[in-house]
Amino acid sequence: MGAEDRVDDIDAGQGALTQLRAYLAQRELPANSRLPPERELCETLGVPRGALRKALAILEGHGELWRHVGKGTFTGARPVEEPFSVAAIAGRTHPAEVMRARQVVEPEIAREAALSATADDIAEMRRCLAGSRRAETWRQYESWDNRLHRAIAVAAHNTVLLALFDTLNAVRRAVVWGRLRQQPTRPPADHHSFAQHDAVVAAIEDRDLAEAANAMRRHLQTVERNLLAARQAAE
Amino acid sequence: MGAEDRVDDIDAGQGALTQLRAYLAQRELPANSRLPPERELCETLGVPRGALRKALAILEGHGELWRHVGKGTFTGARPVEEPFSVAAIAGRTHPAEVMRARQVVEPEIAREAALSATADDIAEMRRCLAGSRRAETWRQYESWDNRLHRAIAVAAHNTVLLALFDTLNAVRRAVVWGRLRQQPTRPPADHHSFAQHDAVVAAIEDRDLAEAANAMRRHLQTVERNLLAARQAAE
DNA sequence: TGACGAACCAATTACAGATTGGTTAAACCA
DNA sequence: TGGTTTAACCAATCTGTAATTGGTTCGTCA
Repeated sequence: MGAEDRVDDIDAGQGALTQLRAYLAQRELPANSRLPPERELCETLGVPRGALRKALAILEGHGELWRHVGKGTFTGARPVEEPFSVAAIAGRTHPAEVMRARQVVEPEIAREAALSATADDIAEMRRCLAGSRRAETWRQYESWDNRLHRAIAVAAHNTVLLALFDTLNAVRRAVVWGRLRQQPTRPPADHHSFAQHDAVVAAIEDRDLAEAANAMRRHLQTVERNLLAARQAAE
Repeated sequence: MGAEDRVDDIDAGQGALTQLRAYLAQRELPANSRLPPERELCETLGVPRGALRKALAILEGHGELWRHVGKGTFTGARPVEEPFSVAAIAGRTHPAEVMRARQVVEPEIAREAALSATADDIAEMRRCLAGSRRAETWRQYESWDNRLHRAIAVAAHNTVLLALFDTLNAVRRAVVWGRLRQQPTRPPADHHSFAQHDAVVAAIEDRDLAEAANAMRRHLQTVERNLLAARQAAE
């Protein structure tokens, strides 16, 4: 009996690897499926744990599976890690960078919206334009402003772009958090954004891709200028 | 004694709100601090829970505090929610959308890189170009390709843009996961991407903003075409 | 010396119980 | 009758304990 246990002594070094390969080949496991814990598997294969671990390490180095303490061993490639928490981004940036990122991304989203917007999308934009003009406080105005910019991102009809926009927006809100307008005054009737918003929506409705992007770019440049002016005025 | 409990009967409607306001004003709580659970607080203030809830709802509507089941009631504005997990995005999209999003975002990032790249940034890009030409497998080639595109995003010198790029990249990898090239063949010497990558980096080095964006756009259009062709060939 | 086995470590999961905001319905009072 | 209060219940969340799991160390033995 004791001799039987040792019958595959000769391939103790590489034997575990071939046994493991055979085990995996036989099961034909789909990607990302979990295989038994080391202690169980080494008993199933009849190999010592150390040898099994070496074999697993080889397959892991080869990218055929991945392991994690407390989780287990899984087939396929290691899943993507996510260091993209909004708070983490917000902690490493500053308002000027966020503003610049908006100027890079949002005009192109507006261009895409001009290509893909439906009548419903444009109706929502018009609702936001009207709402922002009716706003009686800056807080209400900013709410409508946010809703308009997001409506444009929605109109691009691209899940990924919308997710990127939402991320950017969340970062923006986290970064400029403390700087919320406190004045109870309402936006003046000739507030610069009204006409600029109108121009963006009109270009989208006209399917004028270049003008949609340019109008959005002009708008965001004005917003940036006003932001800097407000900061200087506060000092 | 019974009469004492009812001494503030007269303002039962708005009384809870004023009592709550007084409670908050007295404590002078810092932002984002948790206040006692409803059941405890209503006993402290001597008001019924329903009235306290109305008062809390008013303050919540006013943006002075926020609540969540199982968590509690907190002062300040509600923290940003994060529905931006890469897996969640990947689950709601498809390769065509991801490719489109790349065409919208990456050319503008290249434009920004042309404006902000340092000599070190460009040296890294050249390393990637050389590496991709040396690649002996498609896996190695794609690794260099990824590194080049990320080097361009880094060269934009904008934390937020880089985070957006990384997010987009993670989504891309999650979406096209199964479609990894299996051929052990190496990329041909006249692979279309070599010249196109060269053009992008050259434009960045020349500080030619428009050409950097255009070259990147042409490159991604070719990538998309090849992706579709590969798919048709596989059918 | 080198492999084996056991014990131990730290990260993670699983699960039960308590907590908490939200809801509903019956009891109660005016 | 109409509104308020109370109690019970619901679902989401937190907390803390026990079990699981990959990784490590150390003594044993051939």
